[in-house]
Amino acid sequence: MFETLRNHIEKILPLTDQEFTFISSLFDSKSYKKGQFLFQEGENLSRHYFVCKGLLKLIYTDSEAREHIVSFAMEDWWESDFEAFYLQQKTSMSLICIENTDVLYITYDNFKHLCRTLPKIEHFFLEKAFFGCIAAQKRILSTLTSNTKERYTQLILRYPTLAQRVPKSQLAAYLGVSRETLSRFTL
Amino acid sequence: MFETLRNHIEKILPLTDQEFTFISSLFDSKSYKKGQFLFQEGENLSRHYFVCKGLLKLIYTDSEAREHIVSFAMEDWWESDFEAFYLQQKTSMSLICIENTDVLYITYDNFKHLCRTLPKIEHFFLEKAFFGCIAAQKRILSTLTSNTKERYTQLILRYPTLAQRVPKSQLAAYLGVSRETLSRFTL
DNA sequence: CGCGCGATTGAGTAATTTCAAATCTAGTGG
DNA sequence: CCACTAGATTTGAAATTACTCAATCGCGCG
Repeated sequence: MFETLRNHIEKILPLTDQEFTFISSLFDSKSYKKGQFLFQEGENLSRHYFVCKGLLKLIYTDSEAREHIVSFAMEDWWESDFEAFYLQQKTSMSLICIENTDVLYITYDNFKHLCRTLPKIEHFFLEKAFFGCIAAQKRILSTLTSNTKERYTQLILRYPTLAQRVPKSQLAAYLGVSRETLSRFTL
Repeated sequence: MFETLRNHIEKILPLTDQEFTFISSLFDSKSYKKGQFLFQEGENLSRHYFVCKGLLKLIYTDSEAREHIVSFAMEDWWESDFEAFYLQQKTSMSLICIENTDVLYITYDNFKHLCRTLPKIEHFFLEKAFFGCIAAQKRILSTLTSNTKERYTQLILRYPTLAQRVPKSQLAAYLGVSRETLSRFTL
């Protein structure tokens, strides 16, 4: 698992063995089974997760107990409740396994420690955050410019493997429409 | 204008005079009048803008010539077509003045030069990018959980000054609904 | 076989869009 | 002070889209 993380970081930022040993010491690994929670709404222990293997969903449950999917996270993706993590607040969302999943995670304190001790790692996280902003800008744009059917086909084209690994009802919860509506489309 | 930028950066990252002089040398300032374009769809000269004074909108124009507002940018906000800037592509959006506006901007080359020469500035940009991700996560969440009227009132509550400076039809283009629909709501 | 989960289908209802027309408002020139 | 204009907003009515609720279908698995 740590080798996966190293490969991932070194695509952007070369590391010495010593540097990577230090980074590794600040992450923990954990495996979860399908259906398990990595964290749950209202908890305080916010962490930043790196998905080595498997599939997660980040969900928000509204007052009528409806589940909205803020994002999925597959292999090599980072995921967390950004606000709760970075501002050290209680989480308003939950992170749940769609498949059996192996993750590495870093706590906020360790993250800060890492950035102070090895400042160049901020270059790596900056690049990740930038791409996060790009992806978000695109997703917002697609909700503005496209109708539901177009967004559905775009999603399948963009992430064909995701569409195979996730039930359609979950794709509906991600797109913000009812599963019945999605079911009525003929691609 | 440069003093505004310095205050803004130093809220997160203290700077020596020498460091700030260097930063300043990589930014240019420019003033635009209401209605002018800072950049236009299809251009290549992507820059990252810092708004000192005024108000901008980042728009995408679809195939039917409808204008969608991806985001507004007020005083102390950073704005750009992130994808075009960071990946050095042609812009797919346009940045336009809603009011007379003073900006500072940095080119991609200068941005890279800045990060290489003064790596600690990446800490500043990382924090900005993180907050950008948080804001995007929240906006996506609001489209998933709330109906149009709720999102409209949330927008006004969150940015009361914006709602006064921008015509309602533009708020509609930001929320992704028609101006007629917005007009039918009684707050 | 029968259960459980997911997907589909039908019918009625609600929200939003579209198009067209009317109204409002601030600024300008006579 | 008034008429005029451009931009913004509002209103009405029909058409479209999506939602909700309920029933049904399909399939893999013990």
